[in-house]
Amino acid sequence: MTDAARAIDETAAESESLAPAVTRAGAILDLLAENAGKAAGPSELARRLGLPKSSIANICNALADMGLVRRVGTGFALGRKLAELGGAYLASVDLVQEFYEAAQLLPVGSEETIQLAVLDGLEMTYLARHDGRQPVRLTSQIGRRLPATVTATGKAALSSLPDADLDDRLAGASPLPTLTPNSIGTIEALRADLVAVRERGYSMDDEETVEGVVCYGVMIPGRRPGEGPYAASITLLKARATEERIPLLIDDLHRLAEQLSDPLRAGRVPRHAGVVQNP
Amino acid sequence: MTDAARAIDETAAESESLAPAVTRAGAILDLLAENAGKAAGPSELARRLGLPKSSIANICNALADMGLVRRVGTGFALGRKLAELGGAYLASVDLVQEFYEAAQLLPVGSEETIQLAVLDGLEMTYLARHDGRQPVRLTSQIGRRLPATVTATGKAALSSLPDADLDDRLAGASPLPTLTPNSIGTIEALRADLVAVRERGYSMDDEETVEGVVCYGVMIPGRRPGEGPYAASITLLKARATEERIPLLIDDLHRLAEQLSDPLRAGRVPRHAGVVQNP
DNA sequence: GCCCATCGTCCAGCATACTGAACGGATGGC
DNA sequence: GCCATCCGTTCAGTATGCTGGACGATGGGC
Repeated sequence: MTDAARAIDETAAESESLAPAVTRAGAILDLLAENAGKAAGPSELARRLGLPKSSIANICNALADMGLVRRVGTGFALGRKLAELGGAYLASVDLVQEFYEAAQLLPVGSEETIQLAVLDGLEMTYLARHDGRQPVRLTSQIGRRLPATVTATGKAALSSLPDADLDDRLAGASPLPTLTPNSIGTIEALRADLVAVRERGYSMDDEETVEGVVCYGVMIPGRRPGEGPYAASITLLKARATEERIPLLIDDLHRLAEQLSDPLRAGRVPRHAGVVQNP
Repeated sequence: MTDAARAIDETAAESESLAPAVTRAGAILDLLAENAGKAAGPSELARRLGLPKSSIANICNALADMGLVRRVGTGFALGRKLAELGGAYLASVDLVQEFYEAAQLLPVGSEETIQLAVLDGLEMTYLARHDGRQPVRLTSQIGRRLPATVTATGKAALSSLPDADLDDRLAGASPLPTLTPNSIGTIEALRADLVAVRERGYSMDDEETVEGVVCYGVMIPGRRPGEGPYAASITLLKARATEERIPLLIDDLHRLAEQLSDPLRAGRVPRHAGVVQNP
């Protein structure tokens, strides 16, 4: 999204907000997060958000007093308290805690990189990551967002949506964002792939996110109404994705999904291979 | 801190803020983070913060529109975007990235739980964690804060402060918070321990944070002026802390500190044991 | 089953947070 | 070395966001 488009969006959102200063503070944090690492001064923020310079300065000072942003030189960057709040959020999501425990117990998958993400619009937000013994440092950091249409987690989550919901999300989304030459770029191709995901019982990302890396994903239903579907994935270098290993990893993913869907029952009566995703 | 005391603090802070809505929004997020997992309605938040109910509702709605809080039932809880922003903050701290790379290369320590934290007042905020193969799930989650006076990271960081700075932080801090019967509880005992840390070159937490768990810590200097001192620690069950193993872990900690203090030089000319912390 | 307490939401008036312009300082180009 | 430019900060006036009270809905307690 361009800065101009964002400015319009923010203005529109602000006109409806009953606490504009808070909405603006959020826009500032978003902007700082995009250019993370680089500090931005009040003038630059004001220009890019299309807001008065003084107001930005006042809000930034308030944010700095609370530690949500930190002063670096004369500008502002994201602050330490965001790590605290982000950690508190992740700790409040039961799925995240259970994911960490369940992932390291998987017989085969625990050696690989396993991730948990949640669908939000047409993007996946990554909430947790189990690091296997394989050094795949290419994986997403926690909190990062990636297009749902090119990731294994995203396609697993999208495949579980009712048709009407999927149509709403895809409306006006063309062309789809692509990260590699293999990325699915059209809605038609995506729909065909989602059908395959439902039949197969798991999703695939064959070098659609990063070249040389493949992922397999399964859907995990949300536990509260309104909670978007979650998904878990296993990431590995394509060279390691042998025909012997893949079925074992898929089995582990299904086991993980079952445990996270209903931890009590799955914990007492563990099942094994052949579990289907949508009975 | 009691709710009443917090309310007074917030009021005082707010009286000086030029963007009170933002300061209040931060107070709301803090409160939700303390009772993470539990949703709170506008009335409860208003009561505990000593602020008008309507204002709280307006701010919460603005926060919810941005995803910083989520509506659960009719109340509010921490939102998904906090994970996004927290991850972006952590990604912007170079030390965090280098810590992950350096920790997994330590010859002995990489098998244990290693953590990176930063001093903030008299508390340590945990920024990164390397999970070894030992299942010590007792360790702090990222973003969590613990008293500096009872943790290995905290005592390592405090030991590096100039006397005047330390005095300022300790002013009015008595009695010190304690987590176990072993926790240091008095400022005198703390000062004595910090002297020992400086002589030894590393800090110890012998069941002061969690019973049955010991930690060793070293200080890592900040890179920018005003950045509080950082510290790294190795955590392990007391049963594993044998007299043979401890020196190896201390060596690894010193190596880690050296690499993170000056990554370029340390990377080219790696040294080994016997490195002192404050040359 | 009734009632009361408590909740979340809505609305109009007032105090106040936001705005726009002016100021002093720092920076880079000529 | 000078000037022009941009920055961050300050300040007073005014539009506007905040407040307190009232409303309807909800859910325990007796």
